[in-house]
Amino acid sequence: MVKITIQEVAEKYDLSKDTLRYYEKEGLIGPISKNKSGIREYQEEDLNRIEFVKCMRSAGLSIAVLKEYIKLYDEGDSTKDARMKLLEKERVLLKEKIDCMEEAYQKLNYKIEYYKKEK
Amino acid sequence: MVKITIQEVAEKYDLSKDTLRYYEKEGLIGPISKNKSGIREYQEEDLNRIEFVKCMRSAGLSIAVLKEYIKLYDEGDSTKDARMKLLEKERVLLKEKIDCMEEAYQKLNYKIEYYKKEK
DNA sequence: TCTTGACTTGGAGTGTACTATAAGTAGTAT
DNA sequence: ATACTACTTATAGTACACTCCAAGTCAAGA
Repeated sequence: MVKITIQEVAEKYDLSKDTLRYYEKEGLIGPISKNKSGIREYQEEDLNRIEFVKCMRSAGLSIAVLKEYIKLYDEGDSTKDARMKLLEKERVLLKEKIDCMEEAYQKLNYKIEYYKKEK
Repeated sequence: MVKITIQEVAEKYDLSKDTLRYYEKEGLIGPISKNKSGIREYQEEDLNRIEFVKCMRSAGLSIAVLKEYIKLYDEGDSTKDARMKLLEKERVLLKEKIDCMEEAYQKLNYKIEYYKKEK
């Protein structure tokens, strides 16, 4: 069983140690097991969760939503339907955001092209 | 020359009146002309700017960046190159964000499909 | 043994972007 | 004239997501 320090996790996922502790406090990850000195030892399964949270956070899903999802997850199989509904809702929001950003991207392209042609 | 009230602009672009005044104070739009009672009268050209700002803001460009762009714009033709460079930089950042969100979108899709199949 | 460095906690502080409040004015309806 | 509504300003407050700080612990190396 591989154990990884907070430092290593922070480097691996480009998150600060403070952020990792913050996510844990908020219940987005963990609870992470600790050694006899009280130092965190991240396990393989923790890393999957961290990767998921990081990906969703950088896509703009809020801490609150992720917290809710993980709460449901920890409550067991009976919440599968609620979890799916939550994800579907977030998917719609995410799609809207992506569309909005694509639109801005096209506008930026257009403006940049205009500047280039003018030269 | 058409004149539009802040109320109408707010409704048209789904921005609060406070936000419109805030953007103006920050120099992202305007300065908006006022009637003898001191009330804002938005003109056609103001609306184009508002639409641009709204689009870029909802795509995640910061107030600071937009402020800088508009400052350069107001300084005249000599800043065209700087403006283009600024937009190109933001375009790269925006592309990265879109890619990141697409990735999250795929992950969400995958998870949702998993829940659906399980049923 | 002493120092160094990385860790721990709880709580305070920060940046960004609004958003709300208070106090006042101006124009319209009764 | 009075009430109502929408506007104005300046400034304070809020939400979110970190980010930093102080004070202390622990293990390893000189």
